[in-house]
Amino acid sequence: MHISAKADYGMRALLELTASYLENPKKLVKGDAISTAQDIPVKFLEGILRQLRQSGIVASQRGAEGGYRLDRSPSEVTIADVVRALDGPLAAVRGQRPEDVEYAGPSEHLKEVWVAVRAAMRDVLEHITLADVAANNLPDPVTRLLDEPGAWQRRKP
Amino acid sequence: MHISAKADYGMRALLELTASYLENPKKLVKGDAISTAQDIPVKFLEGILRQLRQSGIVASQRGAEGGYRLDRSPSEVTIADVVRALDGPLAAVRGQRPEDVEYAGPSEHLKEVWVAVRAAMRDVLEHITLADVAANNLPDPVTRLLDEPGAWQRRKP
DNA sequence: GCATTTCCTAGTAAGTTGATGGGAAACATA
DNA sequence: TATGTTTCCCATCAACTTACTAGGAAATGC
Repeated sequence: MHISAKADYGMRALLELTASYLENPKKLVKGDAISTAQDIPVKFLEGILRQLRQSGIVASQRGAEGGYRLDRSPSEVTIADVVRALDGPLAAVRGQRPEDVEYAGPSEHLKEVWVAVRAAMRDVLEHITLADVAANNLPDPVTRLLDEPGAWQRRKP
Repeated sequence: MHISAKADYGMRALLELTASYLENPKKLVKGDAISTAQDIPVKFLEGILRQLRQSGIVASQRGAEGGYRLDRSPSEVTIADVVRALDGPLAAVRGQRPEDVEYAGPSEHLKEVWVAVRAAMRDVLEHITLADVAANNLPDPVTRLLDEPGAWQRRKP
C-alpha cells in the first residue's frame, strides 16, 4: 500500500485546520499559512484543499480575509473520508473493487483474501478521526496494534 | 491500497503450483500451462516467476521437461512474502517507510496512524499462507473480518 | 543435433504522480 | 469604485510506474 503525497499532505493540512477549529470553529486559515507551516508546495496544496471542499470536508472563502476551515467537527471526519476524497477507493485489485474480481480453479478463494485486507484497513481508517490524531488519543483497538511487538520495525531486507 | 497485476497474477500462479505441490511436491509445471489456466500473458508471467524464484519461493528447471514448482511447503509461504517479493514493502508514505517520516506541529502523531495501518495489513497478510487459501481455511481472526457486517459491500460513492 | 523451456535484457505505450503557471472570480477595505 | 488579496479553475509538464512485448541466449532431455 502506498500513502500518496496527496493523502499525506491532505491529512497534515486538515490537522492544521483542526487545531484552528478547536480554538475557534469559524476561524479561517489561509492556504499560504498551511503551506509554510507544513512545508507543502502552495499550488499543489491549493488543489488538495479544493478536492476536500468538493467532498464537503472543508469550507472556504475567497478574497481578502478569506481562507479555509473544517466544514464538520474534527470528531466527525475519519482518515478514511480523507483518503477516499483524495485518492479514491481504499483498495483495488488490478483497478477493480475486490468483490468484483473473479478467479478460476485453485485461485477460487483469493477474493476472500483481498476483501479481508480491505476490511482490516477499514477497521483502522474508518475509526480514527482528525480529533483523535490531534489529541493523540487513538481508539483502543488501534493502540493495541501499535503495542504489538515489531509493529514499529521494518521486516528483513 | 492497490493490489498490482503482478501481485494478483503472482498469487494465482502460486496457487496453481500449490495444487500441483499437494499432489506431488517435486512435479514441475510449465509456464505455458499456468498462463492458460489462469489467463495471464505468458511473457509477463515469466518475469513474475523469475522474481519469485529469486526470492526463494519458487524453484525452476530449464529445458524440455522443465517447469516451475514451489521451493517451500505452501504452508510456509505467506501472502506477505509474495507481495513483498513482487511489489516491495507493504506500506510506504510518499516513498518512505512509515516509521521514517517526520511531522511538525499538529501533525505530530500522524506517524502512529500510518504505522497502525501497516500493522493491520501485516496482521492479515503475514498470517495467511498459500495452503490456507488453497484449502479455503483462513485463520480465525481473518474469517472474523469477513463476517463483519458490510465487509463485502463497497462504501458509498 | 534438435526441440523444448526457462533466463535475461531491452524497449514501449499508456497512465499516474507530483507538481507549476496564468488568469478569472469573489471578497474586504479604502 | 478602485485595489489588493485570496481562492478557483484550467492547462501543462517531467518523471516515474505499470503492464506488457520482442528477441535471443542458455540449459536440458531425447
